[in-house]
Amino acid sequence: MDIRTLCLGILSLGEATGYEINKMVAEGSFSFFSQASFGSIYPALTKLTNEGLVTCRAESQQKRPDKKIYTLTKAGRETLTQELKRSPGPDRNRSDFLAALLFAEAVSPARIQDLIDDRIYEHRHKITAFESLLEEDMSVGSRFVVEYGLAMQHTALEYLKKRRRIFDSAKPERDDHKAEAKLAS
Amino acid sequence: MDIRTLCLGILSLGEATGYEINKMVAEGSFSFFSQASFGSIYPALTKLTNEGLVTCRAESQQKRPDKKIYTLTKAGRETLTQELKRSPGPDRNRSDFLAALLFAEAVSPARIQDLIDDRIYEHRHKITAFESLLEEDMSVGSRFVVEYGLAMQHTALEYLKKRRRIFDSAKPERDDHKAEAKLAS
DNA sequence: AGCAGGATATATACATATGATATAAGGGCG
DNA sequence: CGCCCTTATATCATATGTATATATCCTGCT
Repeated sequence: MDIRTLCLGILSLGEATGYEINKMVAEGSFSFFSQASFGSIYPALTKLTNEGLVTCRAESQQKRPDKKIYTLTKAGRETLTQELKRSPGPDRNRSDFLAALLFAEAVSPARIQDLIDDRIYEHRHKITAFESLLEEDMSVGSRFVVEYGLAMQHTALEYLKKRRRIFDSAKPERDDHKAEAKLAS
Repeated sequence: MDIRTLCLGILSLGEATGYEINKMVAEGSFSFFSQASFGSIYPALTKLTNEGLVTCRAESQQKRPDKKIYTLTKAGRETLTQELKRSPGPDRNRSDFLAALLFAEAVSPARIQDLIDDRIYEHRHKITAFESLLEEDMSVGSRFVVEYGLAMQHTALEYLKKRRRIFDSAKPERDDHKAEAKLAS
């Protein structure tokens, strides 16, 4: 799914500005399975406007750039429906963390364990964020997606907690009591 | 991590051709956490060669394009080490499937359930592939990564199996006994 | 026997996406 | 009072993905 379709989809849930779309994708419930930034969202919205798939209504604000509120048109909704009829492409996951572990034969176990511990911290953080998202009202679809993301985060967290000492065999008596205390859930 | 660094990393595990690198990324144990294609790999290798981070040795074959076997240089290994010292960027997951579920208020529950069932099938397939990878000899890092991927696949599979009827509330008596029989693990 | 499709192998053009930067003003905090 | 974060838009250079081109061999199907 390209960014244009992503924008159509988000606008199908209600009108929004480019700024708001960016926030949804960067932080909201969309953040688990998509990513995009200003550099792709703004050009996409401009293009969609030119093609008549969305309309743009400017709302002037004092001393700020005008808010440009985008609304899906009927043609846009049809395009989105067509797009959703095609079977979705495969998931694509990119993880510099996992890549680093694979290439890191030369890296010290201590450094690897730090990386893993950072990761554990981040997963905890994300789980908290996702759980607070769930408290809001949401559609069946949104709830399904957020709980899916939550399940994945939990699995990653548990895996890392269980296996964090795995690279340590060369130096079994490492001093990381502090780290372990911090990690005790 | 950009494609250049990814190539350096793969070459740090042993020399390879562009074609082989592509296969590793598209199908091998790298496929879980990275993706790249000819269009990015070949230019990256050319650039790395010009910069002296890899060397290229051509091996002529009868009636086929020469094999270009790339080897990491000392400078390349140092660049990789430097790169791995930086803390890895956040994971990025993109899923057209989950996006479709979010935008699919208008799509029929039957269609959604088909999508989910396809997904279940694919996860099963991937789990089998990952499990056969594990039978081979591999480094601690590789095993860690593949088992991580396996855990994630299992979670996704179980989640989808458990919740596949969730969109069905509007039409509780759907005839999908066949599908359910097929899904019985 | 013949032929289609997939594997081997490299390469590039074009469209799209990312990341950094620019502009401009308000509010919170030490 | 200055510093950084938030609101709000936008563009540019570079990186990446998609599709295509070229050429040959092998496997399976009819």
